[in-house]
Amino acid sequence: MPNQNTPSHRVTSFEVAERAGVNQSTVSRALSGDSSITDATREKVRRAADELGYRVDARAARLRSGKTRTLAIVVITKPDIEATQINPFHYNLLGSVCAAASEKGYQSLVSFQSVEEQFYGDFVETRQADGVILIGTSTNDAAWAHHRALLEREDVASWGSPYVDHRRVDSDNRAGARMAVERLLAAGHRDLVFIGDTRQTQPQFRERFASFSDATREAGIDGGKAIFEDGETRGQQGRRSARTLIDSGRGFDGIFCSCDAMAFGALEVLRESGVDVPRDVGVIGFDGLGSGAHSSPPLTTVEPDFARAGVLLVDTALGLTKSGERRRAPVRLVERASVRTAT
Amino acid sequence: MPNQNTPSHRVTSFEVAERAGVNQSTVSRALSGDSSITDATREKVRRAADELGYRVDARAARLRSGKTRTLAIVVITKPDIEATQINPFHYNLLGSVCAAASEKGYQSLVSFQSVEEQFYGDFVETRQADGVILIGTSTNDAAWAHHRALLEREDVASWGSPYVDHRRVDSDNRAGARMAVERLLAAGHRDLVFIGDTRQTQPQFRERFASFSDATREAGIDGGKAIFEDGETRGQQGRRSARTLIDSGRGFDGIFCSCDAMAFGALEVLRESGVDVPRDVGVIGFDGLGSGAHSSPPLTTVEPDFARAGVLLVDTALGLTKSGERRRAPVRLVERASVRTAT
DNA sequence: CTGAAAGCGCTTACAG
DNA sequence: CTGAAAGCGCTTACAG
Repeated sequence: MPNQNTPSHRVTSFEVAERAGVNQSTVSRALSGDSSITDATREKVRRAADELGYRVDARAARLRSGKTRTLAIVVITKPDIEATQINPFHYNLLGSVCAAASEKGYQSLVSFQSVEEQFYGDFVETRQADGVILIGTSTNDAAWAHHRALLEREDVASWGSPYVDHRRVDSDNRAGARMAVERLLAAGHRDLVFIGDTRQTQPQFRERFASFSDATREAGIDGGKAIFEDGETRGQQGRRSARTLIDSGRGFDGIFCSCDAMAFGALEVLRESGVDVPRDVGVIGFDGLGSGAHSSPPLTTVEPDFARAGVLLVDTALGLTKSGERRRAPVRLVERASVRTAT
Repeated sequence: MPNQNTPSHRVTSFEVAERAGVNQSTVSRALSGDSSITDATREKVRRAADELGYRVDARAARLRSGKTRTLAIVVITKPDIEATQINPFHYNLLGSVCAAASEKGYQSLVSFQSVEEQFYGDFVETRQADGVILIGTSTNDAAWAHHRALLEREDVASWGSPYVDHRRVDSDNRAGARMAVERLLAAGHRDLVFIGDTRQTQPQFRERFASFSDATREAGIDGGKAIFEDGETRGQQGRRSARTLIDSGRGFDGIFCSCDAMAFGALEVLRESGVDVPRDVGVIGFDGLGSGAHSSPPLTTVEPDFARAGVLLVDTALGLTKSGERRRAPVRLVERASVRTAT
């Protein structure tokens, strides 16, 4: 049972050394697992440390060793929103990154950044981390602009960045869009529409649209232009886009949404307009949000392999990836109820 | 423009001192904002630092100053689940805690812990943090058991812990349950049922049930016993509980669910059983999950003030709360569509 | 296999 | 207002 000593006094390795009858450097070696230390000595040191309630001071150890064993994770959010309004996708990614970092023996220093005063990315320079990972909404231009220089660095990885292509990690957007189109075709749908934000700054959505266009063209179908109406939230964008689509008079029986959050909004408008999903129209989203299981109807979606995404992000920030390695998390189709059974 | 010098060389405060023509201690004071330094000196030092691309080494600064300015946040999850399966409530809380910590000038060291090998709470002992905050699922007994001793400490705060009452932060469960009952009554419902996990280890759900019972009794209604069936996930528990309720033959026209995740499951079963929500039965959840906006029907729920919850957790871990202060985040009713308009 | 010494890069009394 | 010195608590060559 650890003896806590005087609570106000921090016991150092010198005191452990004294009690164990060894040199302070031996304490350090014994406790850090140095293989040159004999079992007997290590045991003696361990006991002394336990009795004194000694723990290595991580700050001192890291200063001396020059390592941090920490990864900084920056989650970019929109200004003025509550934690409940953050797209669950970013939380899922955050969880996956923390898990992957932990798996590699790294700690995660997390910060949510939305406004100027919070923008901070100098974790490596100030020796707080060995690398930084940027994730979050691609709609906060100021935040990404602030971190733009960072994105070029070898010890930085990002997801959702509107810039840079070579160090950006992402879902396999092309494969995902193709899966969606194929699933819609299999259900007998032919008039397919893409709803999503393909503005210049959104590489991932542009990739999804490009692949959607390719896949429809190959099937002898005209997928047409992407439908998108701006709005405060992805949900509102989905609602407005679906409304525009309906009002346009353009015939459609299948929708591929660039992300689940927009799909939820679209689903609402479709229902309000008396369109039966999946009978009249099939809808497929992208992101694999867990809440899609409870939407009305439950949303069929393209889900990235989050665990793999976390590993890709961590490996990239740590410089562990082979050059030329593809930074795309594989995707799979999660079948729920927004597309009718294949005919 | 910062001159990066030789990339492999880390520039120290000594070099900045030399270039600025001052003592190294003056560099430290100037850069840390010490008020005794004149503006002219500070400016001179700043310029030299910028030119050399100098940044203070946080490890050294913290070691010397004895501070960490860091809070450790432990998120307890269930073993063997993906990041997408974690209850969004915990993510929302995590985001709120990080925001509150940042607001107070603290960094957040985050770890997700689900299995034995990951259990670690010695952040203060190893001088990695000034306090620790434990949140996450209350269903991982092994994790909470491991951290049990921690929970008694002054520098530790928790949410969702099955143990200890005095330092546990939580929603104002009693007020929330009362709001739910009153809303159900206002819609004209009289046969109210509580669905939720009231087993010994879940203080928050027991509080919600106790208050539900009080409020129904005061209204001259017999709220009866809590309905609960176990299951792998909250969603499955909600499904099974709703099924049991229906099969029991007990008449009901209003349901208060102990958490949104269970309410989603219940909603599904109700729909499958041809029960119309909100016409035949009103349903209210607890937690304020954002995805409730897309459920079928959208879920009326009791939402805690997340921002306040984050502040309470941080203040508690930092010892900033006045003794005797109530650690309950205020709640409000988010009106959606699972309860009909008040009559 | 272990000891003695140096030093990581800062902050902070202590002087003046 | 600034300088000179000490020292936070470790890790790691360098010896033997």
